[in-house]
Amino acid sequence: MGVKINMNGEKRLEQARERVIDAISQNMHLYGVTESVGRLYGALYFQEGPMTLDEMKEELGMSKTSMSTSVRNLVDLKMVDKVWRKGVRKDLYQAEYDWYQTFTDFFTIKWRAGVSINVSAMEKSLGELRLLMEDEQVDEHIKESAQIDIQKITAALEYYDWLNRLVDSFESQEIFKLVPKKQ
Amino acid sequence: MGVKINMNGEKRLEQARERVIDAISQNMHLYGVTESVGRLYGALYFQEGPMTLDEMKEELGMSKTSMSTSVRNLVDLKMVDKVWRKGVRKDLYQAEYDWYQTFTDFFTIKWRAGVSINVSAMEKSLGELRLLMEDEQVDEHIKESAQIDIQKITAALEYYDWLNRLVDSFESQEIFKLVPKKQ
DNA sequence: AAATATGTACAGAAAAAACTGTACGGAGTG
DNA sequence: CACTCCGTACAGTTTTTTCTGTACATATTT
Repeated sequence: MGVKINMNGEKRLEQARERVIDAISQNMHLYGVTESVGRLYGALYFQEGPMTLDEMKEELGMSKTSMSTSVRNLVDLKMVDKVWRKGVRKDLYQAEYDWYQTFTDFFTIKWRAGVSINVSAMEKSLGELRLLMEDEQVDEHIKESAQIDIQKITAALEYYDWLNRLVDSFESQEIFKLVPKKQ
Repeated sequence: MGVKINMNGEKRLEQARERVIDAISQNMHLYGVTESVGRLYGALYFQEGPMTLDEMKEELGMSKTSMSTSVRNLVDLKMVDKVWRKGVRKDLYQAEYDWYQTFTDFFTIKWRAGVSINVSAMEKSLGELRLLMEDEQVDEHIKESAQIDIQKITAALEYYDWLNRLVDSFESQEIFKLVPKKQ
């Protein structure tokens, strides 16, 4: 019995998909998303039509609990939508196919969160440092350091303002004026 | 003995810094950088002048080995530079203060890496799928699936081309035309 | 050349994160 | 209402990552 020269078409299709799914999940991993979650997104991306938790579990060979938390993760990132089908009782999930949108949502969510954490901390500290500057009991060379810190924080706040405006340009799609979708 | 009403200026300064450092490291954590590495960056950011590994170790209360790997991490991300001072034998490291630049470098590094992983995987799979389409021995309904995959991958490649051009606009500073540094 | 500093590779320990199975609440069905 | 089905909270296990201490290679000083 000779070796089968022409691999079965189904297997070839499967392999081609698998390679891309691996790359996608590796890529998402760079952005702080678990590899499993990335693979799940990949599976949903190539799936024709939405999937149930049980199908995901089957497809990835993982527990249903994991599928539940992973898919919730993806929904939070707006990379996957919960969809509804008449007569289907189970929850159905479908990949978001528009990667421009996905990109925008992903970074909007991440960056806005980051900005908000930092800005509030910095404003609070900035207030304290200004008070310190006005306090006559505080040592002069401490004030010098505080003054330097104030400048650093002020510069950082300017940067965060910029980042916020950058996110705005993503959300408003203005970014596509500068960098259009098709070359 | 009453409670000390006016906290010592040094301590107040320290606290104001600490809060900001925490926020910075939390923020960096969102981008997949360890919290320790984030704190190290924060320490370097507020430090006046560059630091040695031993000073970092002292400041963060961690092992020198950790400082060595963490700071290398930051250097790779171009968030910290190794600097040289006449007469100083130890390696000196200094935070990059320009956050616009830091942002640009960070995402350029990450995104270019991601794009490259994905594009090569997708091109390879695309080639295989096209071969599969031309193969007469392959079942018709497999071909239908392959055709759909080809479309999905093609769309994804277009997106990656866009992402590459977006990174270009960061590197060339053109992004600042659309979203200027100061409002 | 010997002695002293300095940074990092590496292996093992500690900590954190991911994953699973069970249990349970709530929604839908008969 | 009883029964079934579905998704997820939670505790415990497994896996991965981070951190440390020792050992060593390289560079500098004596």
